[in-house]
Amino acid sequence: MALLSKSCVYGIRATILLAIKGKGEFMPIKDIAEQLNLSAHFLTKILQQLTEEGLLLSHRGPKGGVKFSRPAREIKLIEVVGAIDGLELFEECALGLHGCGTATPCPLHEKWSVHKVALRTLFETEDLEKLAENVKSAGLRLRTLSQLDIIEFNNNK
Amino acid sequence: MALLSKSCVYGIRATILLAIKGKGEFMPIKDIAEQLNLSAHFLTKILQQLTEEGLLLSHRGPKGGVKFSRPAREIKLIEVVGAIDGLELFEECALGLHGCGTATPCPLHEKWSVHKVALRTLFETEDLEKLAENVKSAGLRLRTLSQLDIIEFNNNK
DNA sequence: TTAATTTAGGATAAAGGAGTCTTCAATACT
DNA sequence: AGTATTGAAGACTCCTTTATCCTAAATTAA
Repeated sequence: MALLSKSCVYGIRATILLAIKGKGEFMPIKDIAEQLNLSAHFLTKILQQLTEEGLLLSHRGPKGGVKFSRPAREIKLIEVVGAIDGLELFEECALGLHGCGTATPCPLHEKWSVHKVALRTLFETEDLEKLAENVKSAGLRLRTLSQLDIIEFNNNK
Repeated sequence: MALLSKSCVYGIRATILLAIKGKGEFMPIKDIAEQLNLSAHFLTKILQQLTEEGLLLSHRGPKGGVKFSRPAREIKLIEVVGAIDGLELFEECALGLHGCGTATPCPLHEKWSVHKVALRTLFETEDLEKLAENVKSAGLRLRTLSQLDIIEFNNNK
């Protein structure tokens, strides 16, 4: 099991790229998909969820695409995750026991709660602008590809 | 997304129950399944994985069932998770980027690494005997059911 | 107005997760 | 020997995830 679904990590990668390259303009999903080496059709469906949640604005036709509805600085990672995967990860019992809590805890409740809060805080603290700056300043990665490809990507970012 | 698959949480609940009630004897999977309100067939498949991994011993026929191959104290939660879900959760990049690491990190690498290690340590530290003791001493839950059902379960544990 | 561009939305399909059911093999007990 | 019990193993179903592809609708620009 992964922490996040594929759709979710695609959504995160796409929004970070948008924060890096968007510059307030609508950016075509096809361009985002190409730069991240993802299926444009699939990414379109994922970003539609972010549009429906109000994180993105979309515009059809030439000069169309998607852009943030608010400054990237104000969009926290947890909003992207919540729109795609939901908040179950940050809210539910590790043993999947409905109703687990301080009143009727599962045997892992106390320990897992601590990590759950810490994890939630991480996702509530990181925003898309900050992550974009990380990528820009340190040349960090957004793609799974060969080393050469990473270099090429960093050069024309 | 949940932290662990359903199979995995069923496996964890079952092994904790086994640690509570097993007493060194083979315990029929059907009994475990009934007490946890799970499908016996499905639980059989899950526990087979633990048998294949060497965590459990199984025995067919009357007086058969499953029991631990080692003292429950020595079986860490991460072994159960590893046998069912694999260790991806404790090893992989949060953004699903293959090869993410200190050399070629993703924008979340530094932060997620810390949590990943902490989470791994939790699962490496908790053992089945300890979790069983938690349940026994504090009357904690292993089932998702009505309040009445919880009481009934605790009374004849 | 026409053509090109771009998101929206639906149909379809492959793969895996979750769960059920049936049969087979091993074992204990009479 | 025969029977009941129990895990092992496979077939099968249902649902969700992860896609792919096609068409429709909106929009821009010539």
